[in-house]
Amino acid sequence: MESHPSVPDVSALCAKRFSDFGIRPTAQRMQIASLLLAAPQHLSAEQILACLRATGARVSKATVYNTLNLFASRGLIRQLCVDGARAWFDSNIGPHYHFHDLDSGRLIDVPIPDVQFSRLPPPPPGMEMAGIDLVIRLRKKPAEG
Amino acid sequence: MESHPSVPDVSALCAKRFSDFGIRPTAQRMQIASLLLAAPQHLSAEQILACLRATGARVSKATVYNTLNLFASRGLIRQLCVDGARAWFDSNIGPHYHFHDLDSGRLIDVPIPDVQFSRLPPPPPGMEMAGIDLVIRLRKKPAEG
DNA sequence: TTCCTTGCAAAACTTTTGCATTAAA
DNA sequence: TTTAATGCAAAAGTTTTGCAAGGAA
Repeated sequence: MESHPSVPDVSALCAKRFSDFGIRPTAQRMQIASLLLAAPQHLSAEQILACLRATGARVSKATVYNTLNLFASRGLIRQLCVDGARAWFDSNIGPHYHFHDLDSGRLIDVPIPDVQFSRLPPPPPGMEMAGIDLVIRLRKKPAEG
Repeated sequence: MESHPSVPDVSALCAKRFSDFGIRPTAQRMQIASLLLAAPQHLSAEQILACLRATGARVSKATVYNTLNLFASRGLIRQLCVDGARAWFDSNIGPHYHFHDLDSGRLIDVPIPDVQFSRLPPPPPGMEMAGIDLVIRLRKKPAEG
């Protein structure tokens, strides 16, 4: 039995990820992962809670937070810090950077090949780079005159 | 009357900055600015409140937050978002990037010339770059074996 | 049974706000 | 005198936690 090409089997993907990352599958975890992994996207905890409740799912706020923290700590998703207001959870765990639209708050992925460094500072002695977070802030271009 | 070279007159600097940025000087604002502008550094609102109170200053938490927001909105300081826990205020308003020590939480400035981009993505149509935030995460280098 | 997960409510924490008081222009 | 800034307490918003109940192995 095959799924429609435009509706890939997210459940199967989630199940595989759970086993890959050593995460015990439960109904709530499947629902949260299915929502996030349906596409590369950036969602807040509150958005996830609202989406799930809108579809009739029975899930608590505490479970959403606990689950997102679990996913992030295992590497299933990535937690972003782009504004001080709240955390964003990124279902794209491959390396990439972000545009941040200051007007709308929207995040847009920037693929790795679009950014090249010709120079980076050496880490301080005894330390090593654990990652690079790059956020390019965007605003509306003013009308020409 | 000259100040000692290793103890520059921070008060005079603050007064000049206030007039440059159109900020009305008050006792609390001077105290907060003097603390921040004494050196290039990264402080949280809570740290600033604690420092001021430790020196006997009479200042409220609300005033610290209001003042930091005022300073940041006028460009006297810069607000950073490196971890989701709290905001950091940077007295270095010149362009630069940051190392973030994941073990200690400490921030270290990275001067502009230490980072060079040989490629950056074009902003989406109708938008322009408003700034680039780069955070290089650091961890302790594991012992060699 | 045993261990883990969930839900609820409460707590913790950072930041903002309303309002009376105080200080600055 | 007129306007703006401060302090306090309370509120708001996000995230975490304690604990009893429910579910999986």
